[in-house]
Amino acid sequence: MVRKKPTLVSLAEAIGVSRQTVSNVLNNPERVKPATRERVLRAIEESGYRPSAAARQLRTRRSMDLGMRLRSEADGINGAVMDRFLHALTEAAQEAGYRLTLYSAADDEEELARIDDLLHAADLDGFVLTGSNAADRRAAWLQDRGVPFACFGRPRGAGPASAAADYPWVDVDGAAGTGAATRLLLDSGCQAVGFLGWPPDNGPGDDRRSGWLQAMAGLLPPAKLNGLQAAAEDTVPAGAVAARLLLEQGAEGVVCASDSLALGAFAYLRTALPPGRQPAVVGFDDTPVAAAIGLSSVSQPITAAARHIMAVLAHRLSGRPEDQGPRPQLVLEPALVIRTPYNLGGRPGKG
Amino acid sequence: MVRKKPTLVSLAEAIGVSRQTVSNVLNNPERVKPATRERVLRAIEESGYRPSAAARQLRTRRSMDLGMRLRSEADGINGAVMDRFLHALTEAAQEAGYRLTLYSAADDEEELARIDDLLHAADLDGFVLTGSNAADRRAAWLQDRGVPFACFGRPRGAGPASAAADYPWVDVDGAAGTGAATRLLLDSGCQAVGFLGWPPDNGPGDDRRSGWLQAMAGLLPPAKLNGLQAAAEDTVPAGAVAARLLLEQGAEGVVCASDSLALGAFAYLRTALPPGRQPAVVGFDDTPVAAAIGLSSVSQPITAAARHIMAVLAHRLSGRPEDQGPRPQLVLEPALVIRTPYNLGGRPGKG
DNA sequence: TTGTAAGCGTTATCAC
DNA sequence: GTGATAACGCTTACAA
Repeated sequence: MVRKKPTLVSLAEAIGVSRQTVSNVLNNPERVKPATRERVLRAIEESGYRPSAAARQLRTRRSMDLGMRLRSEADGINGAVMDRFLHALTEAAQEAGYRLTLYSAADDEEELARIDDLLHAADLDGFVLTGSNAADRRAAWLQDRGVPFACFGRPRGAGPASAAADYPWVDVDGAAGTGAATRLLLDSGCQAVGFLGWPPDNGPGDDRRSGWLQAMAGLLPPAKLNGLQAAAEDTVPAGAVAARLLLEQGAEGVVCASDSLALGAFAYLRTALPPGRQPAVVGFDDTPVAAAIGLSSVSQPITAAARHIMAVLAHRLSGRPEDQGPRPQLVLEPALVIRTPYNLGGRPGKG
Repeated sequence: MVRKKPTLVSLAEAIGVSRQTVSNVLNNPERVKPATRERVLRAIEESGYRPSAAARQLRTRRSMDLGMRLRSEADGINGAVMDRFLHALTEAAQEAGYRLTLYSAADDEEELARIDDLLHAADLDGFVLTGSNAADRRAAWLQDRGVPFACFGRPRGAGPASAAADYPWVDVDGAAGTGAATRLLLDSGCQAVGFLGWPPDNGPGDDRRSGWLQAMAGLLPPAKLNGLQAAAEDTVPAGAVAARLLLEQGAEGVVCASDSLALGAFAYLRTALPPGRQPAVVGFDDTPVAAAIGLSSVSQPITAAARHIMAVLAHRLSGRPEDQGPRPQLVLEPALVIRTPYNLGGRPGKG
């Protein structure tokens, strides 16, 4: 036998207080006498009363609902990163008492239209932006309208854009990751560590390359170093092709901008190197693939990033002074996950 | 200069009609004179008016919001499937005018608590369930309360459970997929095709195994067939180990229950087979990994599944008679994606 | 066909 | 500290 869904009123008259004594217990507990408060709380507990989000939203114009675009990254293999981010964000939002609404859009322009919709129709309280790029109109659009948001990924790009970019964002220090990866290979005996990255003018890609360059600076003559970097589109076969180039240039190890590239490089080197010599390859993003084949990889602190983004957003939404909350701009350090390649059976004739 | 957010009232008096003429235009267009309707629609367009979801929800007790749990499948490599499902569902929901809210839960029990919350507090209209298993309480719980929902995955398990399972679900015919995969290998010259699957009593796993068994039935003596099946936990190394077993039993090709297993089998066979002979392995789920290494794989029609689930749910929510809508229970056929393994550089000494 | 009135459940403002 | 009154923006009878 299920009782009818209780409301503030029905609950109030059931225990003989007025409606906003109950409301106060929920929203301004200190205004209500402890004894009464206790009684009300017990009644709430027993009745299973839940405040109506709709009514609350109508009154307060806040929905306790956050929005995020689900991008259809065709890449897939690296999509795992956004997948983990979404997970972490869902949990963080839930813990903070917010709901998370998903939307999709073909491009940034369409995303703005969707945001506009959600803002006006559903009173979303804020948004999480991902994958911001140089020519990103979204941040400016949201700032103009005073819509709370936070970005996963620091603002990139040249010129005045970065000056205006004083909005909240969290990013991962890709350079530190590739730097550590490079040192790992150097320490393990490689002299010439190459870098296998993406074509230039890609924010995160350039960032990752720079970490390698910095770690190698001074160890090899610039001319040599130059030959040790290759760029390829983010696929496994392209990674294999580029790895061949690097090998020809004398690379003894390869730091990669992604696990896709690393998988290609790894597979190529495995067959190209003399039997018994394991390829020295490090990937980026620590995707399941890397774990699957036992590939060392730079692991982004995705969960921490999501939590921080949520914290920043929640603080903003709370209306408390900006300078008292969590740092609105934060660069997190990645971790290097070191693995030994699985021996998936060994080569024939090698025991 | 941004005008203040228009409401039904402000809009109505701006064009000199009553509030619910406007309301009628939106909800019962046929009740309003074409000329007036036109005028109202234009005003809506110009003012950028959007009905308030909160007010509407408060009045109608419908939120136009659907819920789905984001599972934290630790597997990762196969998580890509749910990722694609979520994408497709987000888009389908959006097209149908619904929003999609995400939640997370540690287990089914906690999920029910979350659903209860969302139901009472936020008036969610329906839910999409995934990964239903034999001892699934969730469907019964929702049915008891008359909450609309649809399941991705058919009800499994023995006994009366299946009899009561007359709720909407969509599933993919895994057996058809492995059957096709088996025939692919048979056609390509293999005589003894083995199956590398998961431990028994796993719904989808058993389904996939049965497809292979059916395709092989009669081609080999039962005793021999029995040796050609192996079970392993869903990881790459476990797949490699099991593949070795199958090879020893004389398997010339391997159909796998997942791409993780297939990747392991592929990697093992690649080194174990004589140079020049490509491993005959087929995976399942057509994940990015399979595409990455050029592995044939069974592709589930995820997008179609999501669309159908959305259609079923939308129909239910529309209140139209059950028997006029899309089929509430549907098994979709997977497709076999045939690939040739990339030659990632060839073996040394082989040109 | 259009307008009038009531109410959905909550919070804010103000008296008591 | 507590209780009445008035919105918030919309839909749905019902009356004109």
